Amino acid sequence: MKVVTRFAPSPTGFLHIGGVRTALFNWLFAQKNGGIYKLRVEDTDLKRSTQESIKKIYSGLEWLGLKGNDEPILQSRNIPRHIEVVKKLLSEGKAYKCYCTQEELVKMRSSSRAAGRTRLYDRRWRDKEPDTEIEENITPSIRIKMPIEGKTMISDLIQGDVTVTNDNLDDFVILRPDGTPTYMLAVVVDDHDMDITHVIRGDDHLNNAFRQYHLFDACGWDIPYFAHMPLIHGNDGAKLSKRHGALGIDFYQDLGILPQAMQNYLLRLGWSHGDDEIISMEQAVSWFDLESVGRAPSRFDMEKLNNLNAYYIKENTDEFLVDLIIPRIECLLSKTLNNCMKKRLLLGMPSLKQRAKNINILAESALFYCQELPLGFNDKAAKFVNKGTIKNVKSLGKLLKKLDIWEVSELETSTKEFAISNEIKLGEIAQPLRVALTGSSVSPGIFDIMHALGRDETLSRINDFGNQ
RNA sequence: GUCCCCUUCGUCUAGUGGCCUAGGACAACGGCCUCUCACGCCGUAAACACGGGUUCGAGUCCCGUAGGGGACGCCA
Repeated sequence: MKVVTRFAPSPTGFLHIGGVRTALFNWLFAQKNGGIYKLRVEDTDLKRSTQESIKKIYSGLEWLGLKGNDEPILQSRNIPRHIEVVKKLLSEGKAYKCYCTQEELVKMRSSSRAAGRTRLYDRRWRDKEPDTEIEENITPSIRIKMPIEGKTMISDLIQGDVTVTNDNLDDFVILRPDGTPTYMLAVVVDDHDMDITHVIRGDDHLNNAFRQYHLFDACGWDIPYFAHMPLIHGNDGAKLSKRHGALGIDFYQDLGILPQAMQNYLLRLGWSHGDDEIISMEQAVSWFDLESVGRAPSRFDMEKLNNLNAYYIKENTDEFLVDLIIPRIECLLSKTLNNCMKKRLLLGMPSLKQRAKNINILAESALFYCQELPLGFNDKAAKFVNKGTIKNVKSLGKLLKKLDIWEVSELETSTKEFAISNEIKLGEIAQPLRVALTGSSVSPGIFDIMHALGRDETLSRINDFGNQ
């Protein structure tokens, strides 16, 4: 059997973390089994689906390499086919017309609920034809006949065997009075037509699986394997909502989270391979399995994502990171960077990247390499500016000016010798120098900075120290 | 309310009846390193929801209770 999985988001909002993880697991499962992963946009809710949403889904998935190889399928294109299936079901007596009004349904639901039933529709039109003129003038919806007796069991690949008594299953609507198919019908038809073998999705769909099971059956089609993965919750344990973390995936992209970090984080959220934490996509493909997906919901933890991101920042090449921060710096400084500045960034990157947990912070911490004199400084830095420190920094400058070789070790040796001969601690010259060089009291090591900045710029900055 | 699912450190998790005086990771705390901040390294604290069984033996199996989540649309 050729494995075929799919990710089927609805374009009615943003693509959030939970959706991305579902996509990731589908992709991984397909890769692992030498199968195919498909993307289907469920845009049948014409009122709520937006073009912008579709675009965001595409760009978010693309960012993480989860867009799939085939052209995405738009569910709305298949509506004629959905209707055809409904007609067939109707002609075979497996579905029927329901002439209920909205008011009737509302009443029915509240009374059923009051009576403590899960099934809310009373099947009143299951074996009935309209017999009054008023009823005949109502355009009916089409409902599917669910079995009345017995039980249904689904052998879910994550949840295990789950059984429900059929009396709890509603005869749900498959075609609206306006002739549009409902989600429940469209999913089943499309999953069949797309040859989907494994339906991997959030467990908010677990209940739907029973309904879909019988719809597949009524159509005479094979039932795919189901795998329902637990949902991701917010930091407070409640459902992921806009209030806490259910932001669009583009938010994390803008923040400067690396795709590798996001993939690794999401992979480990709900899935594990022993004690392994750092897992490349390549390894994930060979290790991934549905058996190791946990059954309990998990909470989204920004701290852990940050930690992973910091790790992958350190892993990436300096060139790659410089390319990422250039546009951000240009935006912050409202100017175009020249080659000299870009060169400083590249030289400074090894020490810069040890300190950043996301690309935005990395860009901010690199700002001083691209600023021109005079450098302003903040309150904390200002504490290191006084007559004594200015004098010290300037005399160090004179000493450094004589250096033939402008390398980290030479700079360090000279500076340390300067401290010794002036009978001060290294820190007493290092901090003021840092301020002179960066305008800040916090930065990478000063020798790395002087090296990256280059002789001329270093000496200019020292020379300018105290002139502000 | 009804149906379904879940329950190991604060968080993500390892654990498939004896290897568990419960392991790892993030976060927290302490230390080392040190020119600041980080990184790195070392260490500390921190959990089997509760109650019954089954068994020579239970985090692991069964039942119940409590708590949490999801679903109950002519939304997807």
